[in-house]
Amino acid sequence: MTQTGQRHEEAIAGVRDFNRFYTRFLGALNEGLLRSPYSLSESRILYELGTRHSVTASQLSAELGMDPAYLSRLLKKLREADLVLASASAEDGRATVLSLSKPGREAFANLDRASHEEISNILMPLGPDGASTLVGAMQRIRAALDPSTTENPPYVIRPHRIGDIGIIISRQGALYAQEYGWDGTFEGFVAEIAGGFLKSYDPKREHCWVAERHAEVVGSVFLVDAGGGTAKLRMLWVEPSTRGLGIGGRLVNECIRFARDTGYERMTLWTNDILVSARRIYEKAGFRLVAEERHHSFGKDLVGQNWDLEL
Amino acid sequence: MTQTGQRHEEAIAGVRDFNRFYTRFLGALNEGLLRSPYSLSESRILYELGTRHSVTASQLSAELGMDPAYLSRLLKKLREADLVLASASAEDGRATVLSLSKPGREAFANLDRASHEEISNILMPLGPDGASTLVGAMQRIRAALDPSTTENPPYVIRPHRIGDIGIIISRQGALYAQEYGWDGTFEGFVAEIAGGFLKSYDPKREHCWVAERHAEVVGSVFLVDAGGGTAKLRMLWVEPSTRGLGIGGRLVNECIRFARDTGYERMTLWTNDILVSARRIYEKAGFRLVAEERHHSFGKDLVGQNWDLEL
DNA sequence: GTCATTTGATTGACTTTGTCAACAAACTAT
DNA sequence: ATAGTTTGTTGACAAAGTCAATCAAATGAC
Repeated sequence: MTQTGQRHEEAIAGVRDFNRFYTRFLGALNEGLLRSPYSLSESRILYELGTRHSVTASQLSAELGMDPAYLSRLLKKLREADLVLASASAEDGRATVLSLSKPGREAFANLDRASHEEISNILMPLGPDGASTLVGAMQRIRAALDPSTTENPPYVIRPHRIGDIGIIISRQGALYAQEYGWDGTFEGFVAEIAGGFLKSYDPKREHCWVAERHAEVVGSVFLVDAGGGTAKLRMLWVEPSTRGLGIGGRLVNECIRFARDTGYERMTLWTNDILVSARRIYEKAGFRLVAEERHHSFGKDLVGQNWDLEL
Repeated sequence: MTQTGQRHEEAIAGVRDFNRFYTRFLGALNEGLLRSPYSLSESRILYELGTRHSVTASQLSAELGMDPAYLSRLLKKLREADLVLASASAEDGRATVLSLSKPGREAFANLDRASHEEISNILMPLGPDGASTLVGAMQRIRAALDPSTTENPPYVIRPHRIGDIGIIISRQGALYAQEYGWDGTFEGFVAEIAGGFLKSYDPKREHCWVAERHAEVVGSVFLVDAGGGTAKLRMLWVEPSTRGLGIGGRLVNECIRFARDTGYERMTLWTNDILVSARRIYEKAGFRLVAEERHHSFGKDLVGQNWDLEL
């Protein structure tokens, strides 16, 4: 078998394994829900009605993947229990618009609270970090299996936290090795600079921003004081898998804004000519190329560039 | 609301969202399975019997979370269809040992193949990388929700590769912050040392070892030349979740062996008295405490220690 | 050894859940 | 106007699952 074939087989086994595991997990969760007086299907209906504004029976049936006949009977039962209100639709005489009555909303709130609490109890022992890795992993699964719903995936730009810097070093080292063949000294170079930054940066005049998506660090940039009213932008990096979302531009803009607010008069940065996508970001932000020089670093012959921006 | 409270709420919402999504996803998968002549429950029984060697009805009922009465009826049906064989248990006269007959194994193979193909079709469009991120995310979820299944998988000690150093920095920074409350300068300290090492280490006389488990870096140590025939062991670290496997001892032993082979006359290391588990490893390896001094670093008052070992 | 208790498997009697076909009323397209 | 859809409903069933009772074998206390 080919090596990719091998990996494919392992992936299939992994997914099947997870599916069996998660089937049991969801089963256990639903058992908790069964302590409520409503059946699973009824709960799902209540949930759907509780979170959407107005739905018709046919929409419900489509969205819950439920048989219309069965749904009709369940709705009848819920109407008789005064939990659900049905009114004829204005646009379509056949359709009935469904909504929750006051006691229905109460029932929904109870269900919602119970479910919320159940999940909360599961997350508690994981701690905040464990919980966010968990949720990040879930988002990644969803993004993989259902690309349509996550077309506009959110990311946040935030200040760095403990542990971020190492990730930034690792990813940059691996990335430039893979894309441009730079050797291990590049990772060392980044580590030394970033380490020096951490040890002695001035929070009022210097800063590191991190882009995070799905609980993963996917980009970063540093702004340091170069003296003489000049701020230096360093080590801009965006994970290739997230390119095209404008993360690089956002990071650079954060830098510029911070530099302006802090009172710097100009910004400067050093990069290499082969980093084309970074170059475009700098141009767009208003930077001008002011000097180039050849150098040999990280096992390659490179052309370094200095870019400036008057603030 | 507090900031952690906020994050907790978001995590809960994320998990609930994922659960709704995955319920639908699993439902869709099971529909594919329903094209087989067996019901979902029957399929689950066949699957369980097909993958395990011998099971009793009560074990099955416990593992599948199925009512014994219902299971009994399903088994009767499967026995009548000649798919399942039942024989009295040798140890327990009440229990019946279940297994698949020849046609039963065939039926299982068909089910298995169908499920395999279904997953394969889902993974295909993701490509090998997409598939392995997916499976990785699933494993992380499982590890978070079901820590018991963490068996005792082997680890390997190997030289560092590009990207490892950043991970080492990140994990150490996060770990010492969490366990001892050290501030961000510690991550910077580690980054600077590790970065300097990468930039200019002599591969013949200096080395970094990494412990890897589950394709994850879980420990590391550096050995550097301190001059005058002395080798310095630096930054020993083992991920707490893997403690007790002897990884720390293995790493230190690698260092000692390398130092001997390289012709160093003695080894030295610097650590802090609060790192008790590291201290035990050094003692066991033959190191002697030679000096202690108080210092203020990483936001804490600490007691530094020097340990020596004659080779 | 005996006797009460527990455990494994089964059965009868039942409820809940879900499916299928048929149908009327309302809508759409021509 | 009319043929064809769509929406919601009902009857008739089938499948899935539950609960209490039962029996036989095993276990534990004495």
